[in-house]
Amino acid sequence: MPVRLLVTKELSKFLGVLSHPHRIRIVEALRHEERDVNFLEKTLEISHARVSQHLALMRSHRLVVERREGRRVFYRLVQPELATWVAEGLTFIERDEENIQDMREAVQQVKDQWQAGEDT
Amino acid sequence: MPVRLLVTKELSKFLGVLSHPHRIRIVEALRHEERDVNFLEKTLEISHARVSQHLALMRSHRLVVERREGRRVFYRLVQPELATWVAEGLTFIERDEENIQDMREAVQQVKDQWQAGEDT
DNA sequence: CAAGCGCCTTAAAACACATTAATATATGTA
DNA sequence: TACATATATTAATGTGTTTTAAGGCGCTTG
Repeated sequence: MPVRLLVTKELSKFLGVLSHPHRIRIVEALRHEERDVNFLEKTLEISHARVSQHLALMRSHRLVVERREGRRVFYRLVQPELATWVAEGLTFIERDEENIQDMREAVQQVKDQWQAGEDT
Repeated sequence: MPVRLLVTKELSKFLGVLSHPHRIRIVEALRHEERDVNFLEKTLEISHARVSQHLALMRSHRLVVERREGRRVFYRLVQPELATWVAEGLTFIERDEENIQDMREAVQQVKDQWQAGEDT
């Protein structure tokens, strides 16, 4: 049955799009409202070329859509539930026996922040 | 706050581990029961060397744990809910306006299979 | 100790990343 | 209109990482 292979492959590409710190932070930044490239550039502290490249990738996989307004371009999540799903993924990270406790606390903290309404 | 950056980075690595068709299929294969390397080799139709390499990566990120039994090594998911979470991720794949309908059906089909009890 | 099973190392190919520069698009102004 | 500026995208390039395939190693059991 090639269907499941096809779907599995798509899924792996989708996960690949999310497997980058900047792109995760973009999902985070867009979880409640649309943002323009400039905002993301300042939030992530990276060049707008890089922001734009990340967004292009996310756009090509239909994670985000754009809306032009004058000279600015705003982006939003196609499916805002994506942010929730990603936050739930934090459940599964647990590494380095050493600082596992710190990590666990940090994860919980970030998870709470994501799911609460605050923007940082 | 470096905590969120740290967590974001960990999360991106975790997603990176999952962003490979074979590794997704390993998660799928282990979603209900433990399996040995030989089983996975036959299911995925790849060399056991590669299965082993994938498992090593997944092991190092604590997605799976091993259990030796004689000359065989069985693997299982550390957190079986991982499989459910991954299956939920299928919600977000939707590409290529062209065959979007086919894809949607295929996704639904695979999603149902994953969440039902059957093994294929 | 021989066979089966899984792991590890190595090297080449493929891919992703970051940087810089070039191009496009919209706005403001002389 | 022409020119300059602000914003964003795309292209080009060099670098680093991941994936893959191949071969050998080591443990376990019969």
